[in-house]
Amino acid sequence: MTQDHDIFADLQRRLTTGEFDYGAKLRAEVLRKDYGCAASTIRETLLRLSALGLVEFQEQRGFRMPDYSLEKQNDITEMRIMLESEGACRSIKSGGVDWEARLTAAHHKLSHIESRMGVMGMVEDLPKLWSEAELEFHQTLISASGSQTLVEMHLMVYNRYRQIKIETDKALTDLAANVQEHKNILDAAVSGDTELMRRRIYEHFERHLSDTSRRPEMSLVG
Amino acid sequence: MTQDHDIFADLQRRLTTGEFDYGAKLRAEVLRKDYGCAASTIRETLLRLSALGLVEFQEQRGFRMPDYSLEKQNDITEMRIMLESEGACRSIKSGGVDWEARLTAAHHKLSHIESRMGVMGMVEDLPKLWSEAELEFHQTLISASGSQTLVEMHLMVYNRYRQIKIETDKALTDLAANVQEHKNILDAAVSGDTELMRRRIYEHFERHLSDTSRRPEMSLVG
DNA sequence: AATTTTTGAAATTTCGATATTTTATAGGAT
DNA sequence: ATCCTATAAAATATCGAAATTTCAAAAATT
Repeated sequence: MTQDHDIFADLQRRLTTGEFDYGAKLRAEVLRKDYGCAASTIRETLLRLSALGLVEFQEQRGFRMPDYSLEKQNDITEMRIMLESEGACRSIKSGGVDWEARLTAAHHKLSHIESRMGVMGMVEDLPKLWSEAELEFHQTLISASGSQTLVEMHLMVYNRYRQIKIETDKALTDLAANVQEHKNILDAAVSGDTELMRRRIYEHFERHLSDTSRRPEMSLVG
Repeated sequence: MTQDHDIFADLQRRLTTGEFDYGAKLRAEVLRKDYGCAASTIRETLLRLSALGLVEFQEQRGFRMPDYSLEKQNDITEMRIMLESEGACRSIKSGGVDWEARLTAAHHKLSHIESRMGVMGMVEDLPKLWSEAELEFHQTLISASGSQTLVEMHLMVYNRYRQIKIETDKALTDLAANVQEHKNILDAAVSGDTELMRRRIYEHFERHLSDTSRRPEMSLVG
């Protein structure tokens, strides 16, 4: 495994767990000390992370952690609603039993971790496990959409969402609601009702939208 | 201006004008000779282009021009329809006269170039001018959507669309239809009718979808 | 004959140093 | 005092070479 691979993974984690302040400069010369490598190796990693939107790159003025704003949070949340609704509805239409089975499995894993979190809190490597399982659930949701591009765009938006919702995620508020919402989404998938699915996805994100934000009402795939 | 900046722009052009075969390997060591720079400078540029999806990067196995497939073309086209419809409808809702004016201006430029193309063919720097004007028109269309993320995603998809539709674009077939479609989109914008806008955008792309492809029917913003 | 292992060339990644550009500060002019 | 200019320090971009990994062809094994 390449050095860059590990650094990439670790920096991605740090960028989505609040280790850097919003807007903070990310200097290759500084970060290299954390990994014992050359500054140009870090530079390359940062360039790759900026492809995901986790790092902002500007010519001749280096790299930064993106800054936070409420508008941005709304924007990213709306985009997630749009992409996941679209992807989930397409999946319902063409996914079949295989997709339902995979989604059920992903939900089972996630659900198991979420209930342990309820009991034990954010101890050990639960945050990491939860993080992986939550991503997998949402990715599985749209995985039968038949659109590679949609899946890619979703991953980018998902990462940005994680990055901008760091604070709220750390607090364990809404855990119970969250668990129920994931269950509701799974149920909608099994029911095959696309309109229900859209509602359930909207409800999952609703509380992260401020009220100036628009609500997506209709579907793209009928 | 940095060296990388120019190389970036030039390689972007080459990647969207058919200079490389689909799936062709892009070797830094080879490309560096075209620009008289070090291989690592090219590497950096390719990394940045892969952020746009114009280059595929795989760890330890370098860079490639993406391959072509009909499914991919459909996928990318559908995604453009989705993002542009959504963006244009949001723009209608919150753009106002200012947006309409900017769109009219962008259309005027594009229209002027398109009619010159009809007369003179793809001579001089007409392809470059058309390319710029067409992008600007479509970007203006969604520019009042209020969503930075949507605009960014759209740019990525737009670039990929250009890359995968190289052949058809070179041929000047459908020029007349294209001109009319842009006009129709402008009219829909001015009319303020979001459903009309969706239809017009769909019609603009319809002929680039094979019939296995799904048609987006409903709107996300009411 | 088919499969696995070795091996060397080619390609990719990493490095540390140098060149260029930006940013901050101080000095000088209006 | 405000604005412009020069200069030094810091940060970024570029380089070419060295280290590592992949790829494919030849050799060895089953």
